[in-house]
Amino acid sequence: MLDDLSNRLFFRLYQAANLLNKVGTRALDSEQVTTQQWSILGALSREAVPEGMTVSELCDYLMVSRQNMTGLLGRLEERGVVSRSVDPHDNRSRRIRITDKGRELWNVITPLIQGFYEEAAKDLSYDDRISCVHYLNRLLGNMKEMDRPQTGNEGA
Amino acid sequence: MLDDLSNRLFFRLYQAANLLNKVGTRALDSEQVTTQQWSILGALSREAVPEGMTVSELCDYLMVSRQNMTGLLGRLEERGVVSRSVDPHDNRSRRIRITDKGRELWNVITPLIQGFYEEAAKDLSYDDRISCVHYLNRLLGNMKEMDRPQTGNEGA
DNA sequence: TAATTTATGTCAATATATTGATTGTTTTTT
DNA sequence: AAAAAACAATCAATATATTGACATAAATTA
Repeated sequence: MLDDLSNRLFFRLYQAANLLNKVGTRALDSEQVTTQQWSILGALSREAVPEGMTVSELCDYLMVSRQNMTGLLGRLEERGVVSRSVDPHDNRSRRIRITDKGRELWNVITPLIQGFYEEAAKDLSYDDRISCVHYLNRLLGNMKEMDRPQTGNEGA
Repeated sequence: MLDDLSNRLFFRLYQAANLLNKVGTRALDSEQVTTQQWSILGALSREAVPEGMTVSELCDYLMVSRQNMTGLLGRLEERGVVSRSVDPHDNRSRRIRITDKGRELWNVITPLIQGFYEEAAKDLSYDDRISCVHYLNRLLGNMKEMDRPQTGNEGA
């Protein structure tokens, strides 16, 4: 028998995830940008990374697989909003940067994203949001531990 | 400029969603069942629906599109764990039921799911879980409203 | 230095998820 | 009853996401 409360918790998380992608992507429909693409542009447009990021760094940051990132970056590069170049310090790595065109796009979608945030979290106070982030962090931390066997890192 | 707290909130939700699918599916790797498939089996195995559910009912319940559900059900039917039959009251509808084989599978994966729940939410108290569900419900409700234009239901 | 291991990224195959278009079936309108 | 509208499910095309297999480059070991 399944614990009802836990089941509801993860079921809600599952549903919220589905809706976030659906409604979020629709909010940026006019610019043909998905939530995944916006998360990448957001990561690359940060002042903390003026030299861009490697594929691996992006994967760690956004918690998606390298293989998935390859495809996402391919579509974004084809569109001309990010660029790939070999890292001068490590020929294995590729430095991913946001282009001028990408920065223009980011400036266009930022207010749309902000509007989505405000509507989707409209009845959550500042403290509510803090609490919610806190709970998600705990779930996230636990699942991250489960992602790799914590006894050593070379796996079974 | 994006509101930092809101951005973190939805970013965490986005990451938690990614990890839920990844780690959850891995927890049921031995039975080759994904989180999506387990959500369908869970819905169909409830005592509240002894006659199964229609595709549309499943979509409303799990908040995914009909087109997606068609594919999911196709794979589950091929595997023999659910059955499709024409609804006697409405020839347009299909009644989806869990089969005996599906129920066996459900009994096998239930403890695995329970184990996943316990580990992923291990440091959340009963009250924590209640609060977390509450916040997710609010976000979910808002996004559901955004999903369809709330001024009437025939859309633009 | 040479061989092994590790790290980085990509390609291929499969499952999930969306929107748009299509086929039947039922309901509503006339 | 006939025509029009709405509804249920599926098919096709595309984006996302995973694991597994692979090629190349760097770091480690011998």
